[in-house]
Amino acid sequence: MPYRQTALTRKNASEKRESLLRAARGLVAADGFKAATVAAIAARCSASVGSVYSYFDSRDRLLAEVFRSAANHEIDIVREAVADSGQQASDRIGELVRIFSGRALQGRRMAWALLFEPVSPVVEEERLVYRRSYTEIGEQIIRDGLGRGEFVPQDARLAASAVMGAVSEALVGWIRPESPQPSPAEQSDVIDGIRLFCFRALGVAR
Amino acid sequence: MPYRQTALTRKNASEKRESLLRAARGLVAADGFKAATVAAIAARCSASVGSVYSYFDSRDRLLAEVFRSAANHEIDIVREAVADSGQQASDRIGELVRIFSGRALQGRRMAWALLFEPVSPVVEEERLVYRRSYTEIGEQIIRDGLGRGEFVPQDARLAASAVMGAVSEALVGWIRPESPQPSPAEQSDVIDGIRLFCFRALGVAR
DNA sequence: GCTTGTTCTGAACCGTGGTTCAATCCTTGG
DNA sequence: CCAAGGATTGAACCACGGTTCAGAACAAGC
Repeated sequence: MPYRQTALTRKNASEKRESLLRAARGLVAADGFKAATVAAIAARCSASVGSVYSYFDSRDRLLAEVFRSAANHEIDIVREAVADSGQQASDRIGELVRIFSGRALQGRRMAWALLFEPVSPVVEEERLVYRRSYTEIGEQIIRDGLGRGEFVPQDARLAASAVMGAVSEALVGWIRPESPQPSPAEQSDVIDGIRLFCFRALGVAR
Repeated sequence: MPYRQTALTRKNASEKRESLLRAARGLVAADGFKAATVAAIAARCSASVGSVYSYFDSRDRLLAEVFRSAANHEIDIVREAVADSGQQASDRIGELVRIFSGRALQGRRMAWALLFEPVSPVVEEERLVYRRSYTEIGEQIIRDGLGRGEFVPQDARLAASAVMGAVSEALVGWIRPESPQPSPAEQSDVIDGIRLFCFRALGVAR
Protein backbone atom coordinates (compact mmCIF):
# COMPACT_ATOMS: atom_id res chain seq x y z
CA MET A 1 0.00 0.00 0.00
CA PRO A 2 2.10 2.93 -1.24
CA TYR A 3 1.59 6.23 0.48
CA ARG A 4 -1.22 8.29 -1.00
CA GLN A 5 -2.23 11.78 -0.18
CA THR A 6 -5.15 11.26 2.16
CA ALA A 7 -5.66 14.85 3.20
CA LEU A 8 -8.63 15.11 0.86
CA THR A 9 -10.44 12.14 2.33
CA ARG A 10 -9.72 12.57 6.02
CA LYS A 11 -9.63 16.01 7.50
CA ASN A 12 -7.42 14.87 10.40
CA ALA A 13 -5.06 12.86 8.22
CA SER A 14 -2.44 15.56 8.12
CA GLU A 15 -2.94 15.98 11.83
CA LYS A 16 -2.03 12.35 12.43
CA ARG A 17 0.88 12.68 10.08
CA GLU A 18 2.14 15.57 12.15
CA SER A 19 1.62 13.60 15.29
CA LEU A 20 3.78 10.77 13.94
CA LEU A 21 6.46 13.25 13.00
CA ARG A 22 6.32 14.79 16.45
CA ALA A 23 6.58 11.36 18.06
CA ALA A 24 9.60 10.51 15.96
CA ARG A 25 11.17 13.84 16.72
CA GLY A 26 10.69 13.26 20.43
CA LEU A 27 12.40 9.90 20.21
CA VAL A 28 15.28 11.37 18.24
CA ALA A 29 15.70 14.22 20.68
CA ALA A 30 15.77 11.75 23.56
CA ASP A 31 17.90 8.94 22.15
CA GLY A 32 18.85 9.60 18.57
CA PHE A 33 17.61 8.26 15.25
CA LYS A 34 18.49 4.75 16.21
CA ALA A 35 15.80 4.81 18.88
CA ALA A 36 13.14 5.95 16.45
CA THR A 37 12.07 2.52 15.27
CA VAL A 38 8.79 2.25 13.45
CA ALA A 39 7.34 0.32 16.37
CA ALA A 40 8.41 2.96 18.89
CA ILE A 41 7.03 5.80 16.79
CA ALA A 42 3.70 4.05 16.36
CA ALA A 43 3.49 3.19 20.05
CA ARG A 44 4.01 6.82 21.02
CA CYS A 45 0.91 7.73 19.04
CA SER A 46 -1.05 4.70 20.19
CA ALA A 47 -1.12 3.74 16.55
CA SER A 48 -0.20 0.52 14.83
CA VAL A 49 2.98 -0.19 12.93
CA GLY A 50 1.07 -0.64 9.72
CA SER A 51 -0.70 2.70 9.86
CA VAL A 52 2.64 4.51 9.75
CA TYR A 53 2.88 3.27 6.20
CA SER A 54 -0.35 5.02 5.25
CA TYR A 55 1.39 8.30 5.94
CA PHE A 56 4.97 7.62 4.89
CA ASP A 57 6.58 5.55 2.19
CA SER A 58 9.22 4.22 4.49
CA ARG A 59 10.96 4.79 7.80
CA ASP A 60 13.83 6.43 5.95
CA ARG A 61 11.61 9.06 4.43
CA LEU A 62 9.89 9.68 7.71
CA LEU A 63 13.23 10.22 9.43
CA ALA A 64 14.49 12.36 6.58
CA GLU A 65 11.50 14.59 7.15
CA VAL A 66 12.19 14.72 10.87
CA PHE A 67 15.78 15.63 10.14
CA ARG A 68 14.80 18.33 7.70
CA SER A 69 12.39 20.03 10.03
CA ALA A 70 14.71 19.90 13.02
CA ALA A 71 17.62 21.11 10.93
CA ASN A 72 15.63 23.92 9.37
CA HIS A 73 14.56 25.07 12.77
CA GLU A 74 18.20 25.31 13.86
CA ILE A 75 19.29 27.02 10.71
CA ASP A 76 16.52 29.58 10.90
CA ILE A 77 17.60 30.54 14.38
CA VAL A 78 21.21 30.94 13.34
CA ARG A 79 20.34 32.78 10.17
CA GLU A 80 18.19 35.17 12.16
CA ALA A 81 21.03 35.79 14.60
CA VAL A 82 23.60 36.61 11.95
CA ALA A 83 21.40 38.57 9.57
CA ASP A 84 23.33 41.43 8.05
CA SER A 85 22.25 44.66 9.64
CA GLY A 86 25.40 46.61 9.23
CA GLN A 87 27.61 45.20 11.98
CA GLN A 88 31.13 43.96 11.55
CA ALA A 89 31.45 40.66 9.75
CA SER A 90 33.60 39.45 12.62
CA ASP A 91 30.75 40.02 15.04
CA ARG A 92 28.43 38.09 12.78
CA ILE A 93 30.87 35.16 12.61
CA GLY A 94 31.20 35.38 16.35
CA GLU A 95 27.45 35.10 16.69
CA LEU A 96 27.35 32.19 14.29
CA VAL A 97 29.84 30.30 16.41
CA ARG A 98 28.22 31.34 19.67
CA ILE A 99 24.64 30.46 18.78
CA PHE A 100 25.56 27.25 17.04
CA SER A 101 27.76 26.04 19.89
CA GLY A 102 25.42 27.23 22.59
CA ARG A 103 22.44 25.44 21.15
CA ALA A 104 24.44 22.29 20.53
CA LEU A 105 25.61 22.24 24.15
CA GLN A 106 22.05 22.82 25.30
CA GLY A 107 20.25 20.25 23.15
CA ARG A 108 23.12 17.82 23.10
CA ARG A 109 21.25 14.72 22.06
CA MET A 110 19.60 16.41 19.12
CA ALA A 111 22.82 18.13 18.14
CA TRP A 112 24.59 14.82 18.19
CA ALA A 113 21.85 13.27 16.05
CA LEU A 114 21.98 16.10 13.53
CA LEU A 115 25.75 16.37 13.37
CA PHE A 116 27.31 13.02 14.08
CA GLU A 117 25.02 10.05 14.56
CA PRO A 118 25.41 7.40 11.87
CA VAL A 119 22.26 7.35 9.77
CA SER A 120 20.99 5.76 6.59
CA PRO A 121 22.07 7.23 3.26
CA VAL A 122 18.66 8.82 2.72
CA VAL A 123 18.96 10.76 5.95
CA GLU A 124 22.64 11.43 5.36
CA GLU A 125 21.55 13.23 2.24
CA GLU A 126 19.65 15.70 4.42
CA ARG A 127 22.66 16.11 6.66
CA LEU A 128 24.74 17.09 3.67
CA VAL A 129 22.29 19.86 2.88
CA TYR A 130 22.25 20.91 6.52
CA ARG A 131 26.02 21.18 6.81
CA ARG A 132 26.26 22.93 3.50
CA SER A 133 23.73 25.49 4.71
CA TYR A 134 25.88 26.39 7.68
CA THR A 135 28.97 26.54 5.54
CA GLU A 136 27.21 28.80 3.08
CA ILE A 137 26.07 31.14 5.80
CA GLY A 138 29.64 31.34 7.05
CA GLU A 139 31.02 31.72 3.58
CA GLN A 140 28.75 34.64 2.84
CA ILE A 141 29.72 36.45 6.00
CA ILE A 142 33.41 35.83 5.34
CA ARG A 143 33.02 37.11 1.81
CA ASP A 144 31.38 40.26 3.15
CA GLY A 145 34.18 40.68 5.67
CA LEU A 146 36.80 40.23 2.97
CA GLY A 147 35.09 42.93 0.92
CA ARG A 148 35.27 45.30 3.85
CA GLY A 149 38.89 44.43 4.49
CA GLU A 150 38.04 43.00 7.88
CA PHE A 151 39.77 39.67 7.27
CA VAL A 152 43.10 38.64 5.84
CA PRO A 153 42.70 37.69 2.17
CA GLN A 154 41.82 34.01 1.84
CA ASP A 155 39.55 31.51 0.13
CA ALA A 156 36.15 32.14 1.71
CA ARG A 157 34.83 28.67 0.94
CA LEU A 158 37.78 26.89 2.47
CA ALA A 159 37.76 29.17 5.48
CA ALA A 160 34.06 28.55 6.08
CA SER A 161 34.58 24.78 5.94
CA ALA A 162 37.52 24.98 8.27
CA VAL A 163 35.59 27.12 10.74
CA MET A 164 32.70 24.64 10.74
CA GLY A 165 35.16 21.79 11.21
CA ALA A 166 36.96 23.52 14.04
CA VAL A 167 33.69 24.23 15.82
CA SER A 168 32.34 20.71 15.35
CA GLU A 169 35.47 18.98 16.47
CA ALA A 170 35.89 21.22 19.48
CA LEU A 171 32.31 20.43 20.46
CA VAL A 172 32.11 16.72 19.71
CA GLY A 173 33.77 15.70 22.95
CA TRP A 174 31.13 17.56 24.92
CA ILE A 175 28.18 16.49 22.82
CA ARG A 176 28.85 12.76 22.56
CA PRO A 177 25.97 10.98 24.33
CA GLU A 178 28.16 9.07 26.76
CA SER A 179 29.97 12.17 27.98
CA PRO A 180 28.57 14.12 30.93
CA GLN A 181 26.77 17.45 30.69
CA PRO A 182 29.35 20.25 30.83
CA SER A 183 28.94 22.91 33.50
CA PRO A 184 27.94 26.42 32.40
CA ALA A 185 31.47 27.60 33.11
CA GLU A 186 32.97 24.89 30.91
CA GLN A 187 30.46 25.72 28.23
CA SER A 188 31.37 29.36 28.02
CA ASP A 189 35.09 28.52 28.14
CA VAL A 190 34.72 26.23 25.15
CA ILE A 191 32.60 28.68 23.21
CA ASP A 192 34.94 31.58 23.87
CA GLY A 193 37.93 29.46 23.01
CA ILE A 194 36.47 28.46 19.66
CA ARG A 195 35.39 32.02 18.89
CA LEU A 196 38.87 33.34 19.45
CA PHE A 197 40.41 30.51 17.47
CA CYS A 198 38.18 31.36 14.52
CA PHE A 199 38.82 35.09 14.82
CA ARG A 200 42.55 34.54 14.68
CA ALA A 201 42.21 32.09 11.79
CA LEU A 202 40.26 34.65 9.79
CA GLY A 203 42.82 37.28 10.61
CA VAL A 204 40.39 39.69 12.19
CA ALA A 205 41.97 43.11 12.32
CA ARG A 206 42.27 44.08 15.96
CA MET B 1 34.47 -22.80 18.18
CA PRO B 2 35.94 -19.79 20.00
CA TYR B 3 39.24 -18.52 18.78
CA ARG B 4 42.22 -20.26 20.37
CA GLN B 5 45.84 -19.50 19.97
CA THR B 6 46.92 -21.99 17.35
CA ALA B 7 50.40 -20.69 16.74
CA LEU B 8 51.78 -23.48 18.84
CA THR B 9 50.14 -26.23 16.82
CA ARG B 10 50.54 -24.93 13.30
CA LYS B 11 53.66 -23.08 12.34
CA ASN B 12 51.88 -21.32 9.48
CA ALA B 13 48.86 -20.45 11.55
CA SER B 14 50.03 -16.93 12.23
CA GLU B 15 50.95 -16.70 8.59
CA LYS B 16 47.38 -17.46 7.58
CA ARG B 17 46.13 -15.02 10.18
CA GLU B 18 48.28 -12.35 8.62
CA SER B 19 47.04 -13.28 5.21
CA LEU B 20 43.44 -12.81 6.32
CA LEU B 21 44.31 -9.45 7.79
CA ARG B 22 46.04 -8.43 4.59
CA ALA B 23 43.04 -9.54 2.56
CA ALA B 24 40.71 -7.51 4.75
CA ARG B 25 43.00 -4.53 4.57
CA GLY B 26 43.04 -4.74 0.79
CA LEU B 27 39.26 -4.76 0.67
CA VAL B 28 39.06 -1.80 3.03
CA ALA B 29 41.59 0.16 1.04
CA ALA B 30 39.61 -0.52 -2.13
CA ASP B 31 36.04 -0.08 -0.96
CA GLY B 32 35.88 0.59 2.75
CA PHE B 33 34.99 -1.52 5.75
CA LYS B 34 31.56 -2.21 4.37
CA ALA B 35 33.08 -4.21 1.55
CA ALA B 36 35.11 -6.36 3.90
CA THR B 37 32.45 -9.00 4.52
CA VAL B 38 33.57 -12.26 6.04
CA ALA B 39 32.78 -14.01 2.78
CA ALA B 40 34.86 -11.56 0.74
CA ILE B 41 37.80 -11.79 3.08
CA ALA B 42 37.74 -15.58 3.02
CA ALA B 43 37.41 -15.66 -0.75
CA ARG B 44 40.45 -13.46 -1.17
CA CYS B 45 42.52 -16.05 0.67
CA SER B 46 40.84 -18.98 -1.03
CA ALA B 47 39.68 -19.95 2.42
CA SER B 48 36.27 -20.81 3.74
CA VAL B 49 34.02 -18.56 5.75
CA GLY B 50 34.24 -20.87 8.71
CA SER B 51 38.01 -20.92 8.90
CA VAL B 52 38.05 -17.18 9.52
CA TYR B 53 36.54 -17.96 12.88
CA SER B 54 39.49 -20.17 13.80
CA TYR B 55 41.65 -17.07 13.69
CA PHE B 56 39.32 -14.36 14.91
CA ASP B 57 36.52 -14.19 17.43
CA SER B 58 34.33 -12.14 15.17
CA ARG B 59 34.32 -9.94 12.14
CA ASP B 60 34.30 -6.90 14.39
CA ARG B 61 37.50 -7.89 16.10
CA LEU B 62 39.14 -8.69 12.79
CA LEU B 63 38.22 -5.29 11.42
CA ALA B 64 39.27 -3.58 14.63
CA GLU B 65 42.67 -5.15 14.14
CA VAL B 66 42.80 -3.99 10.53
CA PHE B 67 41.88 -0.52 11.65
CA ARG B 68 44.51 -0.47 14.36
CA SER B 69 47.32 -1.55 12.10
CA ALA B 70 46.39 0.81 9.28
CA ALA B 71 45.94 3.66 11.74
CA ASN B 72 49.22 2.97 13.51
CA HIS B 73 51.00 2.97 10.20
CA GLU B 74 49.65 6.43 9.43
CA ILE B 75 50.39 7.75 12.85
CA ASP B 76 53.95 6.47 12.78
CA ILE B 77 54.58 8.29 9.55
CA VAL B 78 53.20 11.53 10.90
CA ARG B 79 54.98 11.18 14.20
CA GLU B 80 58.24 10.60 12.39
CA ALA B 81 57.68 13.67 10.25
CA VAL B 82 57.01 15.98 13.17
CA ALA B 83 59.56 14.61 15.61
CA ASP B 84 61.10 17.41 17.61
CA SER B 85 64.59 18.07 16.38
CA GLY B 86 64.86 21.70 17.26
CA GLN B 87 62.82 23.36 14.53
CA GLN B 88 60.09 25.87 15.06
CA ALA B 89 56.85 24.47 16.45
CA SER B 90 55.04 26.19 13.62
CA ASP B 91 57.04 24.22 11.09
CA ARG B 92 56.20 21.04 12.89
CA ILE B 93 52.49 21.86 12.88
CA GLY B 94 52.83 22.74 9.22
CA GLU B 95 54.32 19.33 8.57
CA LEU B 96 51.58 17.65 10.58
CA VAL B 97 48.95 19.28 8.42
CA ARG B 98 50.88 18.73 5.21
CA ILE B 99 51.65 15.04 5.71
CA PHE B 100 48.24 14.21 7.09
CA SER B 101 46.41 15.98 4.28
CA GLY B 102 48.75 14.80 1.58
CA ARG B 103 48.43 11.17 2.56
CA ALA B 104 44.66 11.46 2.90
CA LEU B 105 44.37 12.93 -0.59
CA GLN B 106 46.60 10.18 -1.93
CA GLY B 107 44.99 7.17 -0.28
CA ARG B 108 41.53 8.60 -0.30
CA ARG B 109 39.56 5.45 0.17
CA MET B 110 41.58 4.37 3.17
CA ALA B 111 41.54 7.86 4.62
CA TRP B 112 37.79 7.94 4.27
CA ALA B 113 37.51 4.55 5.97
CA LEU B 114 39.73 5.63 8.84
CA LEU B 115 38.22 9.05 9.32
CA PHE B 116 34.61 9.04 8.28
CA GLU B 117 33.08 5.74 7.24
CA PRO B 118 30.33 4.54 9.58
CA VAL B 119 31.57 1.46 11.42
CA SER B 120 30.47 -0.78 14.24
CA PRO B 121 30.99 0.43 17.81
CA VAL B 122 33.92 -1.95 18.29
CA VAL B 123 35.77 -0.40 15.38
CA GLU B 124 34.63 3.07 16.33
CA GLU B 125 36.47 2.52 19.57
CA GLU B 126 39.69 2.23 17.60
CA ARG B 127 38.87 5.35 15.68
CA LEU B 128 38.53 7.25 18.91
CA VAL B 129 42.05 6.22 19.87
CA TYR B 130 43.28 7.12 16.41
CA ARG B 131 41.82 10.62 16.44
CA ARG B 132 43.00 11.19 19.96
CA SER B 133 46.52 10.24 18.90
CA TYR B 134 46.58 12.92 16.25
CA THR B 135 45.13 15.46 18.62
CA GLU B 136 47.74 14.59 21.21
CA ILE B 137 50.56 14.97 18.74
CA GLY B 138 49.21 18.37 17.79
CA GLU B 139 48.64 19.33 21.38
CA GLN B 140 52.21 18.53 22.32
CA ILE B 141 53.62 20.59 19.49
CA ILE B 142 51.34 23.49 20.34
CA ARG B 143 52.37 23.27 23.97
CA ASP B 144 56.02 23.40 22.91
CA GLY B 145 55.31 26.37 20.70
CA LEU B 146 53.51 28.15 23.49
CA GLY B 147 56.52 27.57 25.74
CA ARG B 148 58.77 29.17 23.16
CA GLY B 149 56.40 32.06 22.68
CA GLU B 150 55.80 31.10 19.08
CA PHE B 151 52.02 31.09 19.41
CA VAL B 152 49.47 33.40 20.93
CA PRO B 153 48.51 32.16 24.41
CA GLN B 154 45.62 29.71 24.21
CA ASP B 155 44.29 26.37 25.39
CA ALA B 156 46.53 23.82 23.65
CA ARG B 157 44.00 21.01 23.86
CA LEU B 158 41.19 23.05 22.36
CA ALA B 159 43.47 24.42 19.67
CA ALA B 160 44.65 20.94 18.71
CA SER B 161 41.06 19.69 18.40
CA ALA B 162 40.09 22.70 16.37
CA VAL B 163 43.07 22.24 14.06
CA MET B 164 42.18 18.58 13.50
CA GLY B 165 38.58 19.55 12.87
CA ALA B 166 39.50 22.27 10.44
CA VAL B 167 41.76 19.92 8.52
CA SER B 168 39.23 17.08 8.42
CA GLU B 169 36.35 19.25 7.33
CA ALA B 170 38.39 20.99 4.66
CA LEU B 171 39.40 17.58 3.33
CA VAL B 172 36.16 15.67 3.57
CA GLY B 173 34.75 17.08 0.39
CA TRP B 174 37.77 15.85 -1.52
CA ILE B 175 38.00 12.48 0.16
CA ARG B 176 34.38 11.36 -0.01
CA PRO B 177 34.28 8.25 -2.22
CA GLU B 178 31.78 9.64 -4.69
CA SER B 179 33.78 12.79 -5.34
CA PRO B 180 36.39 12.80 -8.11
CA GLN B 181 40.13 12.65 -7.59
CA PRO B 182 41.44 16.20 -7.17
CA SER B 183 44.19 17.36 -9.49
CA PRO B 184 47.67 17.91 -8.04
CA ALA B 185 47.15 21.66 -8.30
CA GLU B 186 43.89 21.49 -6.38
CA GLN B 187 45.55 19.30 -3.81
CA SER B 188 48.33 21.71 -3.07
CA ASP B 189 45.91 24.62 -3.01
CA VAL B 190 43.81 22.91 -0.38
CA ILE B 191 46.79 21.87 1.69
CA ASP B 192 48.35 25.32 1.58
CA GLY B 193 45.02 26.91 2.40
CA ILE B 194 44.54 24.74 5.47
CA ARG B 195 48.14 25.28 6.59
CA LEU B 196 47.76 29.02 6.48
CA PHE B 197 44.39 28.87 8.20
CA CYS B 198 45.94 26.91 11.05
CA PHE B 199 48.98 29.16 11.27
CA ARG B 200 46.77 32.19 11.63
CA ALA B 201 44.55 30.44 14.14
CA LEU B 202 47.54 29.61 16.31
CA GLY B 203 48.76 33.17 16.01
CA VAL B 204 52.12 32.27 14.55
CA ALA B 205 54.44 35.23 14.87
CA ARG B 206 55.43 36.23 11.35
C1' DG C 1 -29.79 -1.96 9.24
C1' DC C 2 -27.27 -2.80 5.10
C1' DT C 3 -23.75 -1.75 1.71
C1' DT C 4 -19.67 0.15 0.27
C1' DG C 5 -15.55 2.26 0.78
C1' DT C 6 -11.80 3.67 3.90
C1' DT C 7 -8.64 3.19 7.69
C1' DC C 8 -6.42 0.44 11.10
C1' DT C 9 -4.24 -3.64 12.91
C1' DG C 10 -0.29 -6.64 14.03
C1' DA C 11 1.39 -11.14 13.05
C1' DA C 12 3.93 -12.97 9.40
C1' DC C 13 7.32 -12.10 6.04
C1' DC C 14 11.81 -10.93 4.17
C1' DG C 15 16.64 -9.53 3.15
C1' DT C 16 21.04 -9.25 4.89
C1' DG C 17 25.19 -10.83 6.54
C1' DG C 18 27.47 -12.57 10.71
C1' DT C 19 27.90 -17.03 13.15
C1' DT C 20 27.81 -22.03 14.03
C1' DC C 21 28.84 -26.95 13.69
C1' DA C 22 28.56 -31.75 11.97
C1' DA C 23 30.84 -33.78 8.35
C1' DT C 24 35.10 -34.05 5.93
C1' DC C 25 39.88 -33.55 4.90
C1' DC C 26 44.79 -33.61 6.31
C1' DT C 27 48.66 -34.29 8.96
C1' DT C 28 51.33 -36.75 12.13
C1' DG C 29 53.13 -40.57 14.84
C1' DG C 30 53.64 -45.29 15.29
C1' DC D 1 49.03 -48.04 6.26
C1' DC D 2 46.20 -46.87 9.96
C1' DA D 3 44.27 -44.36 13.75
C1' DA D 4 43.65 -39.85 16.21
C1' DG D 5 43.40 -35.29 16.52
C1' DG D 6 43.42 -30.78 14.60
C1' DA D 7 42.01 -27.85 10.59
C1' DT D 8 38.71 -26.82 7.04
C1' DT D 9 34.37 -26.55 4.82
C1' DG D 10 29.93 -24.28 3.62
C1' DA D 11 25.15 -24.90 4.08
C1' DA D 12 22.04 -23.96 7.65
C1' DC D 13 21.01 -20.95 11.29
C1' DC D 14 19.85 -16.70 13.55
C1' DA D 15 18.87 -11.86 14.87
C1' DC D 16 17.03 -7.77 13.71
C1' DG D 17 13.95 -4.41 12.35
C1' DG D 18 11.62 -2.65 8.24
C1' DT D 19 7.73 -3.94 5.33
C1' DT D 20 3.45 -6.14 3.84
C1' DC D 21 -1.40 -7.45 3.61
C1' DA D 22 -5.63 -10.08 4.69
C1' DG D 23 -8.93 -9.32 7.72
C1' DA D 24 -11.26 -6.35 11.40
C1' DA D 25 -13.13 -2.07 12.62
C1' DC D 26 -15.22 1.93 11.40
C1' DA D 27 -17.71 5.67 8.82
C1' DA D 28 -20.93 7.44 5.41
C1' DG D 29 -24.81 7.20 2.41
C1' DC D 30 -29.24 5.31 1.62
